[in-house]
This record gives sequence, structure tokens and C-alpha cells, in this order.
Amino acid sequence: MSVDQEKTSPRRQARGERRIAQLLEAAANVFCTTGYTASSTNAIAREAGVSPGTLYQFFPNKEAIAIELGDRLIHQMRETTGEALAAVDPSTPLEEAIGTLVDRFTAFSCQHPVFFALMHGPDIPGRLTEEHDALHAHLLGQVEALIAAFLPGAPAADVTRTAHLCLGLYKAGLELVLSHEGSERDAYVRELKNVLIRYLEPLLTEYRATADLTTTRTP
Amino acid sequence: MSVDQEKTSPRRQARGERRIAQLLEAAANVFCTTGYTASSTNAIAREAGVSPGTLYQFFPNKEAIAIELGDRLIHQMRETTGEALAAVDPSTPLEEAIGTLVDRFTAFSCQHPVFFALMHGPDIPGRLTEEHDALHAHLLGQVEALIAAFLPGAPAADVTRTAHLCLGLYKAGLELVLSHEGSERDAYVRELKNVLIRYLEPLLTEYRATADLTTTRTP
DNA sequence: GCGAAACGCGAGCGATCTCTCGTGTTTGCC
DNA sequence: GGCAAACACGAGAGATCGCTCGCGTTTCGC
Repeated sequence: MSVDQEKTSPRRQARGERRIAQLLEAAANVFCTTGYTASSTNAIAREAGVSPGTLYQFFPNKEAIAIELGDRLIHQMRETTGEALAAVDPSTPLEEAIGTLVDRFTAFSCQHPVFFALMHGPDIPGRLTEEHDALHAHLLGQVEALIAAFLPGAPAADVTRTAHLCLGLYKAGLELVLSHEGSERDAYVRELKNVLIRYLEPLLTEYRATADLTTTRTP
Repeated sequence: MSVDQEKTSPRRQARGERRIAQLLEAAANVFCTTGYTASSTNAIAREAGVSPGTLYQFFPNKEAIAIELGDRLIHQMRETTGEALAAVDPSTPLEEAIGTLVDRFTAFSCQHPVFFALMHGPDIPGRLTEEHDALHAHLLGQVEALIAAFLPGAPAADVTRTAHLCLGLYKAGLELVLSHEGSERDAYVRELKNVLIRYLEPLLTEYRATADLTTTRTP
């Protein structure tokens, strides 16, 4: 298990690891401004201050650069969202739960703008699409579980649809948040929270009404 | 005014007009599945069943194909949205107004899936970006006017932000609507309406409360 | 029916992009 | 110090794409 941490890769020196990090950072910048397809490997190498040959010393092809970059971002995203979602207590008010979730999620996206650019472009390589779909499915499952915790007994199809809506609405809000700065950005974060709260609140009160009805009916 | 309806274009025969329509339809298909940048002009010509040379008989370059296609779609979109938004009466219930607007907008997008693909890709040509931005600004202005009609006296910055949110939320919902079919699609349309209604309703009641307060204060 | 112009073809030019290769340099280990 | 391996270079091979050009075909006005 400890031998060869990567599949059939040459033994890396510290210098190589630094180059890889340097190349990935350059790739993030280039992808962010140009998009995946339109970005050339020569441009990435130039941005990193190395020759095209050096780039291919560490990555077999262009797709592998995006894959590695995406893998690292997805891994960080999974950790961030996992921690944030697991920390939610269904007995707390909905407003508070959504507030902290949106704050943590937006903080991550603001720190890694390339994540949004890479994952939502129409021209990303197939492998990354699969991994992003997996992340999205994972996230969807967690949100579904959370919604089910707030609304126990709701039909599965409705829970799934609501979870899809929540993620979609968050993405739309995030786009607006990322395209503004300073106090205006904060205002959009506030509005995004309002959207989610107002969309979900009625479901909660509706559920409680029917639950009360059931308990009074069966004493 | 009646002479040369296009700038310095050769006199078109009926056959040429048919070829143009045929090429634009082929381009719509190819753009829809491959995206703009990744689509090759040879692929478009092949899809249309003509030679690359024939394609360049009618379009000076690849960008012009996307421009012409985008222009026609944007024109149709402007007409559709213009009619729909102008027909809204601020005295009707919010629920009804949003219901008809969402229905009309989604109907258009379902009929022209390439519109969504062309306008929201990160790799579209500059000219189209400008026109899409113009369309978006136009749409934003109309939505702002509508919101201002429902909420007279609200601060301009808030109205603008709310309009941005509405368009963004609609876009997010549309994506979910387009990715489903049949009854599930209908369910997402219903939920999209709910999102918008629940987001906007509190603004309305809040405004009315302050308006009542003002009127009682100044008899 | 005849001439001009619009239409149609497809090989291929030039530019660009990904990726390779031969060679030279630096690093880790004895 | 010396050797093997990792690192670095950059010219260019090979492939693709946008677009052109020369020539043959169809259509229109007269």
C-alpha cells in the first residue's frame, strides 16, 4: 500500500512536485479566463514559465491536466460540503441552517473561481463530466437526506425534486454572487438565502399542519 | 430603402434561401450537441449534406453562422417575451401573472433548445455575446418595470437586484425543466412557479403593509 | 436559347494545436 | 566525484480546422 502511491509514475523529486503545483495553478488561471477547449497547452506552459516539453514530463496530455485539477477541487468540495451538511441539526430553525450552508458553500466557490468555470462549461473532457456528475449526485443525496430529515414521511419523488431545485437555485444565486463584489455581493448572498428559505418554509409548515392533523386524529 | 436588403450581398435565388435555412438548421443541431467552438464548419456542411465550399458561398466565416442563427433566435425571443410581459396586468394576482409568464417563456425555450446552448456557453463569439447581453439587459429592464409596477416606490437598487434574481432563478429552473420530460417536466414547471411566487409574494405584502402604514399616518 | 450570375463541388493551403524526441542540465545516492 | 534518473528545453512532426480557389452546373432574364 505504501509503495508507488501513483500508478506506474516515475519517482518524483521535490522539484517535480513543485512544478506540478505550479502547472496546475497556471492551468487554473488559463482555464478560468479562456475555458478548457480554447486553452492551449503551450499557453499553460507559458503561463507557468516552462517549456511545452516540461509540461508533458508531468502530464500525458491536455485532458490529464484538467482531470488532476478537477480531482483536487472536487475532493476539497466534497470535504467542505460534507462537513457543512453533516453539521446541520434538523431541530434548528430552517433560516439558521440555510444561512450557514449558503455561507460555507459560497465561501468555497469565491476562493476557487476555476471550479465553477471548469465544471459548468459545455466543453469539458468526458472523465471530468463523470466525476462532476458523481459529485452532483453525492451532493444531491446529502441534500435529499437533509430535506427528508426536516420533512420525514414526504414522498421520495418530491424530496428528489426539491433537492434538485435547491441545488439549481443555489447555482443560479452563486453565479450572481460571483459576478458582484463588496456590499452588493453580500446583498445577493442575503437574497439567495431568502429565496431558499421562502421556497422551503411553506413545505415545512404544510408538513407540520398535516402532522398535527394526524396526531389529533390518532390519539 | 427597398434596394439591397442586406449589405453588399449577391442577389439571392430561392434555392439560396433554402440552402441558408438548411445550413442554419444543420448548424443548430451541431452547435446543440457539440457546442460552438468544438463544432467544425466541415461538420456543419456534412450535416447539411453540402460541401464546405457551398457553406462559404453563403457565410463569410464560422462566426457569421452563429451570428445569423443567434440573431434570428434573439429576434423571436424578443417578440415572445415582449408580448408576454406587456400583457401582464399589475392588478392581477401575482400567482396568475407568474404562471402565464413562466408558461410562455418555457414554451419558447422547449421549442428552441439551441438557444439555451448557444447563449450560455462560455465559448460563443464576441458579437453574439454582445447581442445576448443586450437581450438580457432589455429583458432585465422589462422585468424591472414590471416589478416596479407591482411595488411602486421601492428603491431602484432593490428592484434591479430582484429582477436579476428572477431571471437567474428562471434560468436555473429552465435548465431543470429542459432536462426532464412528460409529467416530471410539468412538475418542475410548477415548482419553478412556486419558487418565484414565494420569493416575490413577501415583498408584495411587505410593501402593502408599509403603504397602509403610510396612509394611516397621513390622513 | 443564350449569356450572365448564382450555385455547388472538393482538393488543398496556411495556420494552429497537441504531443514527441533528441539533447543538455540538475539532483539524489554511493 | 561519479553515475543514473529525474528534470528541462524547444524545434518540429502529425493532425485538424477554417477557409480558398478553380472549375463545372443550374437558374434567371431577355
